[in-house]
Amino acid sequence: MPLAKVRNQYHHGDLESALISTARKLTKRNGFENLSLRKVAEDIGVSPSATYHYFPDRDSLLAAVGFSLFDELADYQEHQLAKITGSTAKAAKDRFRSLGNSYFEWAVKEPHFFNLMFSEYCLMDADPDHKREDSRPYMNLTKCLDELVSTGTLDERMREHSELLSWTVVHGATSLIVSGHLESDGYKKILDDLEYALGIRK
Amino acid sequence: MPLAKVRNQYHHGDLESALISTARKLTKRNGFENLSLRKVAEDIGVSPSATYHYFPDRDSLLAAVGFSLFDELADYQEHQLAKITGSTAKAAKDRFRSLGNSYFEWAVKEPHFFNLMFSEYCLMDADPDHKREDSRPYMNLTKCLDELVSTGTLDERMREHSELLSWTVVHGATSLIVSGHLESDGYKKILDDLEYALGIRK
DNA sequence: CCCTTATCTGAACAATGTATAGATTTTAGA
DNA sequence: TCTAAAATCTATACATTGTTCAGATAAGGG
Repeated sequence: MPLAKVRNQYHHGDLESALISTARKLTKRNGFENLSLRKVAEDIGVSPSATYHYFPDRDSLLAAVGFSLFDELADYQEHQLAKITGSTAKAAKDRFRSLGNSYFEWAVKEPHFFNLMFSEYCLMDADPDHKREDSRPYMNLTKCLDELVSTGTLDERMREHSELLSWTVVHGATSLIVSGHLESDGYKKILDDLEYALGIRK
Repeated sequence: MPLAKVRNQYHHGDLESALISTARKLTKRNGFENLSLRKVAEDIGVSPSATYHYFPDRDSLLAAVGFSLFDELADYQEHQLAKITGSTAKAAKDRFRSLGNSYFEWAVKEPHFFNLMFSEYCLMDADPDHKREDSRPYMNLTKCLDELVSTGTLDERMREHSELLSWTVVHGATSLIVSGHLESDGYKKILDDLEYALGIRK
């Protein structure tokens, strides 16, 4: 059984994944607003209309690319988190900070990806397979907050208030900075402010 | 002196403001991503190329529309704020809540406007005339926080942490809800969480 | 009244998403 | 293995878009 069929004169062999990976490449470079179906097809060496056998339109190709990016973000976050070991209060605090930082860093590194993920193309409720609470980035947050509580760093009564708050602060600040509506150097202070308000003292 | 010149066969009379208001109308209806220069011109009854005498391209027309919207948002906020009078602690608390609510309500009422305002077309730092700190919505926030402090509702030490925090929470939550990435009924809880974390008790 | 300047039109161009008909290859059944 | 059906891809076409540019039309100043 051939893992990847060879490119024939006529049949590509694995056009669907080629479409996604090429769309990913061009989105990374030029942003999803400027992604051209024809350029994707041309880059692969296939006619424009060939794409319509795998995606009904440009939007659903962008959706396929976008939804796959949540795992890339989570991978980056977990790679950063793994650098901090131990179950002390300090380790839990460091992980919380790392989580907020990695979200921001990844978005700054891949602004076009970040924009696509939170665009109209990647609506969670449109696809029941994707729910925010079940997404790995959000699960990383809840786990991190639980660790803060169990190490006595975060007040138990604050726990229920901290989840959506942290999520919206980190996402809101990141989003504003990536889009150019907030100075980039303000991010550290915002994380400081958040920890201060949550009662996580240094 | 004629306030508004009458439309001639050939010369429109006040094409620049007609362009802005028509672009505003179509953006409100279809979103800025779908704003067509040609449709704007057609709606006014002018040729497509006429627009290029007032705006070098589609982007700068969108920018003109977008920047004007910050005042509309502020107008709405201040209209809501004006309903709450007095300088008691309760009044200050109510105004803070009203400020967060009005931001959200306006965005939900005009999602396409909200998206345009925080798009790449309306970058504050691109135009030195527009700075976030000087924008009326942000000034409403700082004033409101100062009132909370002066009525003893917000701890003085928390004041410096509350500004960017409130801003990013309210904007982040609003942005996520408007774009469909967060359930709409989560907003009230987020404001509750914010007040709790800031130490503003009921 | 003429001539300069501002304003607008008409036609054109390249790029885009997408639909449809038909060509080519693969695959399954006899 | 042969053949018919299904899967896959191409060619062509169409409407729409932003934008450019040469030229037409009107307004205003001397």
